[in-house]
Amino acid sequence: MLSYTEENYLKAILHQSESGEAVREVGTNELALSLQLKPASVNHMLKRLKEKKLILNEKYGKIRLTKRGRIQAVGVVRKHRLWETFLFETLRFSWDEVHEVAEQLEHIQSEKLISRLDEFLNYPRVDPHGDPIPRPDGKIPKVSARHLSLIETGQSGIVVGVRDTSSTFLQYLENLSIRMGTRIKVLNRVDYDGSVELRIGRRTSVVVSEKFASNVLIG
Amino acid sequence: MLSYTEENYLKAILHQSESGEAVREVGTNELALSLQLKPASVNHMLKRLKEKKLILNEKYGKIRLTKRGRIQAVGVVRKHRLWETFLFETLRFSWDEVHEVAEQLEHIQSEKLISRLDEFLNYPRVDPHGDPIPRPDGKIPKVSARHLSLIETGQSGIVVGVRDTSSTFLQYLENLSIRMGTRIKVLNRVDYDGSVELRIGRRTSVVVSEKFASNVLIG
DNA sequence: TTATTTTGTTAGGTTAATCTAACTTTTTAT
DNA sequence: ATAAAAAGTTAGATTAACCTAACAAAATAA
Ligand SMILES: [Mn+2]
Ligand SMILES: [Mn+2]
Ligand SMILES: [Mn+2]
Ligand SMILES: [Mn+2]
Repeated sequence: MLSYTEENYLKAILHQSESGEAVREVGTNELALSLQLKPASVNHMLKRLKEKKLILNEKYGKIRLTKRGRIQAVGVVRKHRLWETFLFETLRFSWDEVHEVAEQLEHIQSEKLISRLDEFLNYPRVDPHGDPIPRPDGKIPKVSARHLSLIETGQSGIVVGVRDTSSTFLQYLENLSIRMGTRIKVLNRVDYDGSVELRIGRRTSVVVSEKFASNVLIG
Repeated sequence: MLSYTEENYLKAILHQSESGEAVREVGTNELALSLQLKPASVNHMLKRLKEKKLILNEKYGKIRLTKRGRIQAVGVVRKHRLWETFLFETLRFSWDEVHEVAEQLEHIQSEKLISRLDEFLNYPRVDPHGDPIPRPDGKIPKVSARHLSLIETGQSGIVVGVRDTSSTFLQYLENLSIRMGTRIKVLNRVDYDGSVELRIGRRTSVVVSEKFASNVLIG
């Protein structure tokens, strides 16, 4: 059985190595940054994870999850996203509140709890941020979606997710009345810096940065 | 903010000191036994709890919760019992499965989570074992109930709780088809050892020990 | 290709929470 | 009133997870 801490490391490795499209290799410093720890601490833990055959890592080399490690990590992500869905759907938490609590709940150890929760929620495919919820067998459903920053001028679509879960971002969305299912049309794009002008629902237009647009998923 | 471990100690002190009717004082060894730890470990932690003004304890003396300590302990019990109710009512866990998982869930830190859970469950007054769920202000509703072992011969009543939450006990209940709300009539009592003959629901009679009977609450 | 920067490792410490073994104080029984 | 038993304490170790500071290797730039 893995400790709370080990689970957090594995999840961080998974997220770093599978963020974006391709499968990247992860380094000690990078991991330390994402876990808000010092490289020395991470280095120490990596040894333990290697001994437990959860990761592959040669001295001065990059980190990869073993099959076993990936299964564990995906399991934590599954729990995290199911709990987020529960908090959002059942307990009516707002979009930007679910993550912090799910960060704790994801470590509860009970197979039955998770399978019953999944059943209770009616086997959701995505969490409140639009991220896919891994199945019990570890398969992660494909969620087809494009970044808002890549939608052509004049086209529109429905918000199906976000790529940033920080509360500043989510609160900004809230202020703009953008949520899951909101229809957005790209009215215009500024070549200079990639800013885009949007119509949100049927409201008047707003301009947002490319950074912002690249964190909104349209499906 | 208290650690997982500190919360478990406070809860154990609360349970030991307020088990049964009167308010008893608790000792180091007793506490060690109930937490499945060694007295030396408990002794060490008691110092920290005292420093944090959560308990009162003089050298070689007994342990009592301070006001602050009791509030914390009751808070943990509230969370434990709300989660047990959730597992039982919402996720259809069985009577004897809820405790173990609630033991973990009780440590999740989020005021909002608990108040929303309470609301979702429609403000239950008792948990699946018939134990009262403390209110947010720390008040514990009185649940009027008598031990089955004290019911007079010929009388009957409804099961409203249990005093033992071990899984051997709860599984025995399950086997006897005794659950919350079951009607039980005391048909006969053996003077020699306090064993009682019961009719459970409208089924034929069974004989149970006094020990067993003293752990079933009739209201 | 050498110097600089970035990345990763090692050594040595700290804190929380546990343990065993030895000791002291208090309580209970004779 | 003493001896034995029970209850509680202390000392010293261990383990997981973190830290800082110093160092070594690898990657990058001049
Ligand atoms: Mn976490
Ligand atoms: Mn999410
Ligand atoms: Mn617990
Ligand atoms: Mn209970």
